[in-house]
Amino acid sequence: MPDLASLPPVDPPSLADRIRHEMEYFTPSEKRAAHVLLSHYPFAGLETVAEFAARAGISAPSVLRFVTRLGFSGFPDFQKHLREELEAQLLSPLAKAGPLDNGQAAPALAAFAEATIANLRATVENIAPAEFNAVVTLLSDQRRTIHFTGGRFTGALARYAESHLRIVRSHVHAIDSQPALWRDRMIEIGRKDVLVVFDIRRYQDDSVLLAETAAKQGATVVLVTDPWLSPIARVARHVLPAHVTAPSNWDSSAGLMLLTEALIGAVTKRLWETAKPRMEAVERLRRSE
Amino acid sequence: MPDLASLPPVDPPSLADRIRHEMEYFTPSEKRAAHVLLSHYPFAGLETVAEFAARAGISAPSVLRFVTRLGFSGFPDFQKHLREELEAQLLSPLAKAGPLDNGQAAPALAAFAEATIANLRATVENIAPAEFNAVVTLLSDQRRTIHFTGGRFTGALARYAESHLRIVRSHVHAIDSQPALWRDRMIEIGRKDVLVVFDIRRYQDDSVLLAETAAKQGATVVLVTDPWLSPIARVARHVLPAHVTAPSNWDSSAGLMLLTEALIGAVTKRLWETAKPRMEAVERLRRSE
DNA sequence: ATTGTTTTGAAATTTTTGATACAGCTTTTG
DNA sequence: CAAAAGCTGTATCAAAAATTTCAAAACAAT
Repeated sequence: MPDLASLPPVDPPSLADRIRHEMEYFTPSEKRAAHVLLSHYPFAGLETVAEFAARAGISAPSVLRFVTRLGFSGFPDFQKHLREELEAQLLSPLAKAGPLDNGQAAPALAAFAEATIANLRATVENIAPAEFNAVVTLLSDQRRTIHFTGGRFTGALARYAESHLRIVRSHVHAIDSQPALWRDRMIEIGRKDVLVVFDIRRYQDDSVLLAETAAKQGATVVLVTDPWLSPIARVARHVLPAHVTAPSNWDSSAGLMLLTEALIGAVTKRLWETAKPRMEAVERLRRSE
Repeated sequence: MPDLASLPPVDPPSLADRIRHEMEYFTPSEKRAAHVLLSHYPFAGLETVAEFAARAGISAPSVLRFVTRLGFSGFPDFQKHLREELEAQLLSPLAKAGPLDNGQAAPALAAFAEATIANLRATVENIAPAEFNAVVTLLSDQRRTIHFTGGRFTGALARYAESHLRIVRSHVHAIDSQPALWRDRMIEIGRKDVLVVFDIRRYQDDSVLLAETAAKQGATVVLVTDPWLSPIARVARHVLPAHVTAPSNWDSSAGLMLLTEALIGAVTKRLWETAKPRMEAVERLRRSE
């Protein structure tokens, strides 16, 4: 298997290129279709057959023959290709935005960083401000008890969040997602509790069960997940999706980390009056150990 | 009155913006639809109702109710709007690749993201490629035993690294940095072992002691730290510094996360021959649970 | 001109798609 | 705790879309 990252960065020939090259072999009707498509590429092709035909001044069957001749099995197939091509084209400029490197950095690391940065941008742009703020408010409510949990991989993020927030305020816990370990804890979770779950694809049954149970008992569930949304979204009051695709066999959690840190930072700021003495006390304890 | 044409080229608020702002008023199902649409904007909306519904994990009628609520007369009307918006955006002088979309995102989150991205760039540029590659090689050596550890906050990163690498290869462990818990472990650590320590400022005495002890016994120490370098650097064979400053009362670990994920990704690629069957086995176990 | 070939569109057909009614369930409210 | 309001999915239906059929028109070659 060739290393994807090492392939030359050549854009695949778009359908438009092919059409231009084959133009000479088209029948007159097909040429009209081709010209209309190329002049509004690719949007003319995203309408219905009838609209496309009308725009080109030809009949629907001629349009169908045109796309068939291009090698598609039917009009929907043709449209699917256009959508995918458009999506790829629209996303790639982002990745190319600012080539990091000057040849210095390790290529694997540079590529990873580029992808991660693109993820962070996409993540920020897809978060609803109200949603983010609502979660900050929730986590800043000192009357509530906060629980963090995650799956096999994301459990580390839960722990990361907990290790910070527990210093800012009290009533903060991390829950291991193994059922055996949370079954007994569960009885005390109720209406005043907030459960923050980290769950990305290969959504973990344990986490889903945990969240569902908590929700059933009246807890407010906050979900931090990927754009495909963990099934927990069903019971979650608030959902914060982060992009996770990376040039690796693993998903990247950097976006989740960003959200976590931004949340913690915002809560710390909001609770600063009470957080400051707490943080100082912790510091004092550390030194006198 | 100013000439309309001379007004600043402000993009009309896209549908995506509106959705982000109205998110809080949506029903749970509508939120799922909204999140899926935003995370693949606008392509998720260009498919059929059924496909969109399946992608969002809701029913077709819920999708219809969603678009109706957005003010469209029906699904085709909605799609038409998406196409037109897309076309306008694509034709306009290439849209914003620059600073993150300000007005939309939660300001705290956007600021945090900007700082994090700057950190990642700075981190990548300050890593010596040879150093990075050497660590990859080290972690890919199946004859060695790998231990991950970290402090109060960075311990989560150690656990994150371990949870991935343990699937790729064997002889991978996480060590809690509390001395009581590693004292006994320490006796088995020797020349063939690799200790990867995460340690950023307020460098933790426990971690320093652990690293020094391991080094004294002949282990190879890899340090992932901040630019001010933990004292562990003196005993470390390899040092990977990451930038950590953020608009928060806390340091950001996103750079450490980037390095961790890049390392794991590179090791996974290098050991792919043996990692693949292991990962498949884990997958199979998960399913049959 | 006449025949054979290719191209084309009107109409019929089939498939897909969007829309609706309704009933079960959850959450909220009094 | 019961009633009301709201939300969501199943089943169904109507509309629209894509596709096929087929005969007429255009064209080319003799």
